Amino acid sequence: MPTETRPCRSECPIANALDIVGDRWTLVLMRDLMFRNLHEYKEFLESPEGIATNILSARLKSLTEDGIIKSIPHPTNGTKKLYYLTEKGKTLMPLLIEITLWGTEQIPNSAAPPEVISAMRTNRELFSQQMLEILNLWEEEYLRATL
Amino acid sequence: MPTETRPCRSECPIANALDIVGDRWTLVLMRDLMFRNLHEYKEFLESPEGIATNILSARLKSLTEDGIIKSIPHPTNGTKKLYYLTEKGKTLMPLLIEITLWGTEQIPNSAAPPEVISAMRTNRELFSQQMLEILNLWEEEYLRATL
DNA sequence: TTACTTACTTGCAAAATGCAACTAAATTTT
DNA sequence: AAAATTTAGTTGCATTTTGCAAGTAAGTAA
Repeated sequence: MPTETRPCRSECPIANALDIVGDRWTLVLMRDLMFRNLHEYKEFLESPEGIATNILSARLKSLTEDGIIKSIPHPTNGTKKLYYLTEKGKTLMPLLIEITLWGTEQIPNSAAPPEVISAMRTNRELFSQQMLEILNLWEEEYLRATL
Repeated sequence: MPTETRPCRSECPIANALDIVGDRWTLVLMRDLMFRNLHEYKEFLESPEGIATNILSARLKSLTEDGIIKSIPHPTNGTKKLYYLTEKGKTLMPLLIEITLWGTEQIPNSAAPPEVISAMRTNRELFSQQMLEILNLWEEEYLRATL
């Protein structure tokens, strides 16, 4: 997982990608940001997987350093921060879709909204575009609601 | 990553998938099996990322337990084993394609054969099908060559 | 002013990783 | 047939990462 200075294991795009997202928690956070409209530290903590506070803190930090997410101060509550995907972070959408489909199809106890899975499977590219549009709407709504 | 008894963090397909492939090494091994036609312990060791022997051994074991790969005795050399993807393992192809494209597009020093990347990007589904066919040819060739 | 919430950090035990050395079985060389 | 080599691991050990509980500092609410 993400360390201070990344040694660069090879020029392989897969190995390089895994140095950013290759651990058990990073893509779970991406899921919360992409599909669950979560933006606050506490919300991530409350996700069913139960990430520990130190791991969450470390991941938010390294993902910020890698340009995948960014944080802004909460507009009305100075104790809070709001975390958002950057444009670079949003480019992970197709990867999240693939891993969701793989988990759903290959791991027995996996459960996800059938209509979402169905839409993903029918047309990944279309689903990705639509989800990114929804993401933009969510961002505006969330900020408006929190003002 | 893969532990003896997996506690099941949630029903989320993403979290479940990450309990199998969510570490820095598993998908590097998948790359060697899917795109580089490697089948032997020693060949994996020689990949440029430099996996340690104990990690390789542990991953081969847990991937076998998870039904992603299988091993057969080498047909002419009793000291060797040959590792192959199972049908379940081959279903990871679309995920490998996505992560390859993401790494190539988003991580500066990543390098991969441009014609491969181009073919992937043009039509992921077609590339996947063709790659799986090549995989079948490779399997036959490899076995024939080693006899 | 006191209590509470939020976003962390710290301490510590357990697990995973990385490296080097070792081993057991099969194969090749002499 | 004995010795050396190759292969696929295992073991030991230091370092790093994870996971849990507790603590903290700043801002907010009562």
